[in-house]
Amino acid sequence: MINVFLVEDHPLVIAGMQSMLAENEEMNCGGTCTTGADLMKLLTHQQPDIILMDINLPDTDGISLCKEVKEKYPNIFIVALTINNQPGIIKKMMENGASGYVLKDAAKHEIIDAIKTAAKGYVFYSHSAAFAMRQPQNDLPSLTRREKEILELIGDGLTNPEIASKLFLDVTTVDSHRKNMLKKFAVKNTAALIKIAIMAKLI
Amino acid sequence: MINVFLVEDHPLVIAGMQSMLAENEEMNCGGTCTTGADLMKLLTHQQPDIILMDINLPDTDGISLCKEVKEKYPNIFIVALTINNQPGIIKKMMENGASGYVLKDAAKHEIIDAIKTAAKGYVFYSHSAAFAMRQPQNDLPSLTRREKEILELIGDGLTNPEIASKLFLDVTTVDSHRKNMLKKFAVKNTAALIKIAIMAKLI
DNA sequence: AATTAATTCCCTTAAAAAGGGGAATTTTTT
DNA sequence: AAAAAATTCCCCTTTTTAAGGGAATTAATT
Repeated sequence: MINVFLVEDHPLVIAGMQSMLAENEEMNCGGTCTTGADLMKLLTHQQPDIILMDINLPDTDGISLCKEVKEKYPNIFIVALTINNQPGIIKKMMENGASGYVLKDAAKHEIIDAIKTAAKGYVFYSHSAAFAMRQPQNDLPSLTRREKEILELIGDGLTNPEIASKLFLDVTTVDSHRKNMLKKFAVKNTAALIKIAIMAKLI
Repeated sequence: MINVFLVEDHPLVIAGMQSMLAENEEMNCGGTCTTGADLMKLLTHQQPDIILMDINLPDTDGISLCKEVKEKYPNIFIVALTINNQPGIIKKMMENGASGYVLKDAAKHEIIDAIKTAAKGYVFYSHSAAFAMRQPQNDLPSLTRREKEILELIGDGLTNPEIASKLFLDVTTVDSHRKNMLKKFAVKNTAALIKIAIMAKLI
């Protein structure tokens, strides 16, 4: 019998998980909590085999919680359950000791499989998580301080001349930075640049 | 007995909803489907009292699905269930005939209350939805179908001539749409337009 | 101390966008 | 059926970007 703890703040998802676990005779839900702090308290009293953990929690993020749990209880296996399918986040969870990554759009059997696999000490990725990881992770170039400053002003709708006068720079300087960013991100105009930067939360 | 249909593509949320409904003697789940097309097909055979509908569906969006259902089956009450807490979306759902709006982080009883209230013909907002609605909503202009199409291509880095040839339009037409959007959103260039559109999740 | 990265400024030319109009046709809504 | 909205195309001019170079001066890192 695999003992599973849930860490999840959405009642609906909790209900879903509990009903999934209840259907399965090989596992049971030994505890549920909605915050990282609650989990750490619960763990002082008893330790499950598996923790099914949402990455977006009210008081902390899955990455640091995962790290904390694994440091104190290395024998507990952690399966991340989340809507977040960014390769970067998945990678970080695994680097911090998670044994599995399942997106919330996964099928029932995938979640069950993840728990079973992780309980044996293996690492499990759901189809969609594996797919997200396979995507070429355009390790996006980072922006320098000046570039970020200028890109933010570009996003605010300022033109090169306006930015130049605002930052007490020559127009050609601003233009240089702009063109440099276009090259860095391999895009051909500002619109695409802004989109990428916002998507990647660079600005 | 309130008969409820579910339209939801996440198995986990389906399981959660079903277990919630099963716990309650006053309601039962008469059907579950994962796409808008499936729902419309199902409705030709039987009509529930309530449809609990996710807004993010694989084949359509909740707003148009809601509209379509209410046009054909005005007696069915629709409750939107979603992680999306943008006032604009909530408003649009209600304008298209929804009777309730519940965020997925809502408590169990809120979801039950929403169904009961909607079944009586009243309108129900979950706490978090009501809170989202209270926030000052900078009523952003909405994009037309064509505008959205063009703005997406702009965001992908295409120029007016490129967009024109892709959509078999004249360059001046694309330019008209672009300038129209600049006017609508009161911005002076494409960079600012893209930023606003992405922030408002219009593209 | 030496190398790399960042920041700054400069040149030219072509392409694209912005700003200012207007107008006809189709769709959709009332 | 009428009004409103969306889509389409056209004119013009000016400003801004993009694309191709190059180069000097400051930080920052090794």
